[in-house]
Amino acid sequence: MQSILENIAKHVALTPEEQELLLSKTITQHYKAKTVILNAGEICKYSYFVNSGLLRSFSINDNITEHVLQFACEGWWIGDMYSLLTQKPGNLFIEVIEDAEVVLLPKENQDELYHLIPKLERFFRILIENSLVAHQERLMDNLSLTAEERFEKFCSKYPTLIQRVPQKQIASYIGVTPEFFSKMKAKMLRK
Amino acid sequence: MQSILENIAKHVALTPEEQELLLSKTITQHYKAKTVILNAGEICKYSYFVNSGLLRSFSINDNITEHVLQFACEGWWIGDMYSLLTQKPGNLFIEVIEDAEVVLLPKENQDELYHLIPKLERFFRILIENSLVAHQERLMDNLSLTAEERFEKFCSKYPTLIQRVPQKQIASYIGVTPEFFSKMKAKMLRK
DNA sequence: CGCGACGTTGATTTGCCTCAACGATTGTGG
DNA sequence: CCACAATCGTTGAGGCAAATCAACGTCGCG
Repeated sequence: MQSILENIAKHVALTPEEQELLLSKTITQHYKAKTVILNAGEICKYSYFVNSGLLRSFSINDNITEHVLQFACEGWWIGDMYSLLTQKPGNLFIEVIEDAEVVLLPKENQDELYHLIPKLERFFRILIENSLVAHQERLMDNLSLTAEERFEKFCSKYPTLIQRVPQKQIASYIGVTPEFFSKMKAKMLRK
Repeated sequence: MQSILENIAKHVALTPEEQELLLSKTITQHYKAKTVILNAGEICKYSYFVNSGLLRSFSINDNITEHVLQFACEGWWIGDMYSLLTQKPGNLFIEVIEDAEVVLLPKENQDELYHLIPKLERFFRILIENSLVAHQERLMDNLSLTAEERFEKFCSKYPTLIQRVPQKQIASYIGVTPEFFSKMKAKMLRK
């Protein structure tokens, strides 16, 4: 398990006192699989860091179709960025896929920490920069690659997730229907 | 025209000395339309702020198909985030659509300024946060909306761009071929 | 003027979706 | 501990949105 302190240490070096301070501003929670920890229409009050387990964020269209924005397993951050920033109701759900231990960093504490420990402002800047690059790449992939190619890329990028995530959610992340994904997979295996 | 200082003032307050310092770290350039200021395969050395005119970033697939990632007119930032961060060759082109005045902020100066003026770290964090939210929304739109809906959203979001950008580039941003875009537009006008 | 990029339109194809039916697995209450 | 429902993945038939290919008119520009 990768702790939040180890995660932060990848980009900035905190003193023991700063580490203490940071942890004192967080809340550690345990959630069972299938728990929905954020609903669309609600205001996102926390940044979530995953200690263990697996979560996902997604939206729902026409009350039917889900679209997965992100998976987050150990060592990843997740949240509804839009709602977190604006403190307005978002349209993302966040759901637990596997029983999880999650560190919650309340937004007001995060803002406060930016002042108390400027290095954390750097840390989150870098975190978000990387996230932006990843989203830009995924956007371009959706415009230029076929479903098969996107799936192959997903496999090489997140090999561990393939066994852990229901197939229909991978299909949703890739951007195809579960039915088409099933056929596509069968076709790819035949080669 | 919105200056870089006005743009920054939207989120953080710089002293006159800090403003002076910042400007001393930038280079102002004038480019003619059709100039390619960054090629795929090159390392992106600057963040670009657009004083006037219009630019775009895009990639090319199979030596043929262009995909527009971003348009940037007065008051917008543009660059190849991936290449800028990693200082490795990127796969984005940046091209001038309309004659432009552009402020170049070299990467090493930007990193230096983060230390000299921590408020700038906050500014760029906020800038990138907003960019991330926009990219997440566009990604989800591409997964859930039809081409018509994406075009309507583009129109309401960037009304001024519609007259300024060649139609085939809007098609590319939306994620359809120029031919299909033309037919779709005609069909929408008929209503 | 003549070339090259752009936008339009039509005919055809295709990647992916929709709907529907069916086994396998899971889990839940009696 | 079983029965039943619910969810999941699979497969097939048919349909549609968008791509491809090709031809043509227009405009800006050297």
